Amino acid sequence: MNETRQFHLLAGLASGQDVRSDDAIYQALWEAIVEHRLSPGARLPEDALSHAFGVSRTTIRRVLQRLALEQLVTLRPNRGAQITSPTPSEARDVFRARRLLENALLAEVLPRLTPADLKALEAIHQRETRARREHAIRLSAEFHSRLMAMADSPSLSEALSQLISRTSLIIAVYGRAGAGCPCEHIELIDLLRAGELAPVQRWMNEHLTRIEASLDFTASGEALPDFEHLFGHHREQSAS
Amino acid sequence: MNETRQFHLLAGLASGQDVRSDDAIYQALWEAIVEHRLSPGARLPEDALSHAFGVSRTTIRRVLQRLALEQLVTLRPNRGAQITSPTPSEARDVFRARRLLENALLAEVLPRLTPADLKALEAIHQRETRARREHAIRLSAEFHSRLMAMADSPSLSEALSQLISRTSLIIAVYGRAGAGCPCEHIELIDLLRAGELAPVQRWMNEHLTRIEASLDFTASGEALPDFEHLFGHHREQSAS
DNA sequence: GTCACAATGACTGTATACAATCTTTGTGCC
DNA sequence: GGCACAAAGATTGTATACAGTCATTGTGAC
Repeated sequence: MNETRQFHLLAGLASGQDVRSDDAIYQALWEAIVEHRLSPGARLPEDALSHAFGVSRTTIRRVLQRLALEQLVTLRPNRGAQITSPTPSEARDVFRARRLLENALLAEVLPRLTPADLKALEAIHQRETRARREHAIRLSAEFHSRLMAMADSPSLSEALSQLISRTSLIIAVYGRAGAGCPCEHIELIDLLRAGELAPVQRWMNEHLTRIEASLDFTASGEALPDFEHLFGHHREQSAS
Repeated sequence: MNETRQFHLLAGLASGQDVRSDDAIYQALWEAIVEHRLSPGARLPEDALSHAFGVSRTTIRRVLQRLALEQLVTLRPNRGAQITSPTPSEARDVFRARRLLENALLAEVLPRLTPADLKALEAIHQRETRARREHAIRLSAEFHSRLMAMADSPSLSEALSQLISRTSLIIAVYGRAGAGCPCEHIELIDLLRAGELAPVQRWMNEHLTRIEASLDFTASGEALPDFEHLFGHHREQSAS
């Protein structure tokens, strides 16, 4: 537990580089990002964070670097950190990578799946359906992570967990309102129980493709709000 | 080029979190690790490194954290950094993950492969056969990375590059002298040129399995040199 | 009114100082 | 001689200071 290789939070067995307060801060930021309480493009000034968490900039900096390595945060020299705003091509890459990885992992998961595993997935699904929107997003991520962790391959679980977190960012930027359907996962649980690989893989492919298809890449990922569009009518009022 | 998401060195397109001196230091350490000039278990005191590179501990610390996130370095609280010494189960995990990932990626690589790509692979192979042992190790890593980068999936290339670097650590700990056979890759190039997926995948599976099979996990990965065994005879001499 | 340019302020980049912790070495007792 | 305990040294953990850079705002000329 106090061992010290770095693991991703979703990958379970979490243990940051130290057991110090880094992890708490990392987790707080991670959840805020994944639950869309911090939107892509949002700036993360070190001073503000260090004050908020009651630690020095040194510690904040370390956490930000970790988030940057996981592509959740973007660091630009002399311009600080902000929540990553994935480009359309990055978004497509993440979905393609997920389809590849999750399909490959399902073949490993299925033979290892125990009744207890299925129970755990059902429990997450239960919470998922009950939770409010923000938490549902995080729980959906947790569902996929836990499922794939059952392949018992820490290194691939870690890689996939990062892709799953990034998916949350992608949805924050390009997702449309009526997109998320948290109730879908129950179908997968039934297919897993049946134990046939091909249908499970087909379902997963379609599941991910469906989410990707629901995205709207025409939205320009502007950093600044479009004041011209928001307050343009004030000009008319003043002019008249 | 001055954009700022974090990428792994092998994954190409390298651009550290900044374009500052971090990258040079990171690369120097990375190469020293992959080329076995720094052995697993070797300690990496911040003071010594900061002096060697002519920067402050702050910078060294950042680089070490990055290496730790990639599992090349292990950080233990209050006990500093050392080159990661993979456990046997971690080693097996890395090989399993590589088989899975590389097989999945080959299916993406093959249809995209251009004559120029094949030329690039041949060039690496040429250097591989000519190079001395240390460089051959790095070039072998580069060969796999470059090949898999042709799948045109940055996120998966990144994940795989980390697995490939870790493989180098595993070989450093558990590899036996007459194991590496750098000339094998030419076979793969021929198969790639033929363009049939199944034989390529079978070859890759066997290639990785062969390397894994050549490892000797009975060796105890001791941190300290075994002085008892090295200098035990001195005791006898003194006693007599 | 628009543009170019300068000044201001906010923030990051790096180094350094001090406190905390661990490892090693040294001492005394059994 | 072996063990427990204490002191010294070395190394890391954290905070802070100062310099450097960028973004913004303000001023003036055209």
